[in-house]
Amino acid sequence: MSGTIKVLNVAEKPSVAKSVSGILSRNQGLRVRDGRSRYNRLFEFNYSIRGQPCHMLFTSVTGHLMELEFEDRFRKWHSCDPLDLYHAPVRKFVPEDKLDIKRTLEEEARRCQWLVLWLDCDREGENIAFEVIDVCRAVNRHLTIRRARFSALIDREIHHAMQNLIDPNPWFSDAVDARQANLRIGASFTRFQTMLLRDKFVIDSATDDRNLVLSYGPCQFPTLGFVVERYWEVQSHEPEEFWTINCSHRSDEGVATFNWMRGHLFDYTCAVIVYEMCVQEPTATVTKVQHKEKLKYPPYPLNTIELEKRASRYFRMSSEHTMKVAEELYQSGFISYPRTETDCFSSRTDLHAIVQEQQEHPDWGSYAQRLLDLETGLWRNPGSGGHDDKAHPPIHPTKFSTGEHGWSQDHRTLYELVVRHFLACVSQPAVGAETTVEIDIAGELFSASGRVILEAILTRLLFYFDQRNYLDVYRYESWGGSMIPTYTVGQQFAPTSLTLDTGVTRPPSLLSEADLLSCMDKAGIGTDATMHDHIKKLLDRFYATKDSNTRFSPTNLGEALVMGYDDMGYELWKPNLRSMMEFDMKEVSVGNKSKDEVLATCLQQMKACFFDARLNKVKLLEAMAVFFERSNRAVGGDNYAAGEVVRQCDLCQESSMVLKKNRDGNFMVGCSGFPQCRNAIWLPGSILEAAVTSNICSSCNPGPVYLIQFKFRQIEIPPGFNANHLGCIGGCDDTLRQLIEICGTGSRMSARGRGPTTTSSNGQRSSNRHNACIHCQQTGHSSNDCPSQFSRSRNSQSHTNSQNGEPSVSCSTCGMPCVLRTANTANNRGRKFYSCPSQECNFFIWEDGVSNGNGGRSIPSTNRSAFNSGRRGGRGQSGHNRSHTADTTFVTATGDPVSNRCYVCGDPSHFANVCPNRGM
DNA sequence: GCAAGGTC
Repeated sequence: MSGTIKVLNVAEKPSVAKSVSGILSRNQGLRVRDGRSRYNRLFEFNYSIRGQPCHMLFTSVTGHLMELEFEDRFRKWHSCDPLDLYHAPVRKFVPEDKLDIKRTLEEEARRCQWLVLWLDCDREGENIAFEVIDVCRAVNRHLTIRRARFSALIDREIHHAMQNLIDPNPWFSDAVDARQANLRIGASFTRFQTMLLRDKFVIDSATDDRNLVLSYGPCQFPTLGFVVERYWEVQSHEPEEFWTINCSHRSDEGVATFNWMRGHLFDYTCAVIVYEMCVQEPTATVTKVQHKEKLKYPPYPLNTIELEKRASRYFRMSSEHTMKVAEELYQSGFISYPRTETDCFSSRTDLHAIVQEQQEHPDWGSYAQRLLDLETGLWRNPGSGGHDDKAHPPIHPTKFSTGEHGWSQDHRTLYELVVRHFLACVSQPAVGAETTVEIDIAGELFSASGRVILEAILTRLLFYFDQRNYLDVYRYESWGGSMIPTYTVGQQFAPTSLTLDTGVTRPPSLLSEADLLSCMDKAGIGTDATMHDHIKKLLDRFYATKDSNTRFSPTNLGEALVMGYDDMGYELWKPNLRSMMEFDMKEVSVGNKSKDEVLATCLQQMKACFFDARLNKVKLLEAMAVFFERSNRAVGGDNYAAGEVVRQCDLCQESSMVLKKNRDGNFMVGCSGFPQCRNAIWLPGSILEAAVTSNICSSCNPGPVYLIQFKFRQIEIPPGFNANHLGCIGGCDDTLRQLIEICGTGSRMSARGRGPTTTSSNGQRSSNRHNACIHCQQTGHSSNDCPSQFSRSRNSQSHTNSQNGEPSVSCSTCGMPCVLRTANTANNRGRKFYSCPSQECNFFIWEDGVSNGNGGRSIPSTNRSAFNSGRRGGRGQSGHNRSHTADTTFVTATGDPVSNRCYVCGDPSHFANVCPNRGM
């Protein structure tokens, strides 16, 4: 065909490709063939765009064509520090199950001159459009690329869109790309909290704790937050007793219950006084009778959230199940597209035709007929809920059915809801007459409301009042209220009962599924298509449970996580983060901000937040400890999770240098890129505690280099050094350098649990790991090096300072002042001793031993690591075994790389910090 | 093994 151009058209889903092809071709000469993907068929027809003859190929994708993932090096949980995920490279790729669609697009794009994008006209649709563009342009660089803008699948709109093609909008697409922050935030927090907590506690859940994933996400966590917050409100509610006066009156016409217009009083004495007044003068006088018309309006047209809420409320169906059933009804053509925000019908929708289809139904057919009969006056154009996603109409029936073979009860129930809801929408509101009666008893006012049977009103106003209208078809709702007898102003009667009743204030209810959906909708958490997924995720992750009444409670796990972050002072479990992101995405979509700018700001903030949360991880641990027993499972490989970033690695320039504590309690700062990068700084073995702070060193470059708060074992550092030290590993810190030189470092050998290895100057190693010390019975050091002896010989003065004649004794392990206690054992009853108040240290020393100058010692303990691990690397005993460090690049405390030999004496068997020749 | 968002 000369002069004919080939146009490839792509829709977001197969149904749209089919509809648009049908409309454009007017079903003339429409040919259908299969593509490589079984769901996405191809339609072919001829069409003319502004006089240009075109051969049209129409196919579809199924939502997003591409997914986002980290590059290989960052995908494994232990491959990097989670903090690295804030800047780790990510890639977009077409997953396995979408490759068939991609191949079809490539094949067809090669043969075409034009590409016309018919994706949904929202931000996601625009983003998918650019995914399609990427795939097609890669195989055909000369494609002319255009966008069709349409908001409904009706002839006029579709032809108009085809004749008025526009350019794709990169801002819309960019706004969606900015969402990659979710992956980074989600993955970093998920890895962090999973690796931090999973193995440390016995988390009682239906799954094996070892496989548990404690996920975090900007949507799922605030959803959990709503559940926990309400639960806390319920928990913290303190019932308060109140008193109220109730009055009832029975007549021939029935019973009226009058409520005290004061409501209730919390003061019993006051209530009794008022009640006594009423009882003493109990005649009731009617002071006011008011008849009012009351309208009850039908609901707005149905969108996804309303469908989910109503199915939950009326049938206790979960939102996730509702969407599954709705999807099936949609797939088989009985209802319209179920994922829509729209709750108003377009003026172009033929509402009558939809009603007509339902006329034959045995249950609601007669109502449909009444609606179409203009004389009944039942018809009313539907109201608007004010939402329009410009892509889909409200959910409505698209095909008549009295129930199909293969439908479950839930299919019937949901189809019925969609039909009845639609019929209700196009109906008049229910109209009723409500009467309010007020009475006076001894000066106190009471009132009753309800509908009255009043001859005169019935005769005069029957035409207007008490018409059920839409309630006749919408059987899920009713009028409520009761009938009350007729009263006239001035009438007097004696109450049938007049009682002083007590009650207590009640807490709010736990959130129902409908409540939860409302909270999410209001806060902008998730979309109509994903909200049910976030709710389901809470259940799948064992963060929350749902009772038979569809009420949600947090599990211990869910509550502990929220509590942990709450204790940190972060609102990570509140919807603010998501709202901020949504705001920024809007800014990108209108061109006020660039994607890169928004991403950079968001990630910078969240990275700082993550960094801070990790510094405060103890809050999470404490919160977990409230609910769960500590686990004795070996904690393996979570050092990265618990590790804290000190600076960027200056060796590989890619990963972070992280403060780590090995199983023996020794600290080091190592590259998170290990084993690819082996940059490491070994810290003094005398460190009891170390934590990275948010303070940044003002002199070390390249920055930032975060300062570390060290706490040394006083006993293991020379006099004149402070046990508490805010240090820098960037090279500026002389104190730290001196301590490393004097005390040595935590050895790698001991980190592997082999016990300390000493390296002599001639390079021969000797191990003392099997020999128990004669002083303290501990292994890990020789008797000559026993810290208890060390303590006595060197620190007796500084640790037993006399104050006011009373000796003060410090713990040899942690340095804290000891408490004087009295022994009560058979051998030593009445004998005084000092012991460390910390339960971590088992240090004790007899009082008479102090005055004798005898050093303290720790009580031998098999499960306490403070003693064993604390000593192993201490005081320059340990060295580095060459055979294990040949592939390791060491750096000194200054951060400078060290060659694999001692720079003092040149001996390759040890490093300068343990050099026996130092100072010679 | 991590998110949220499309859709089948």
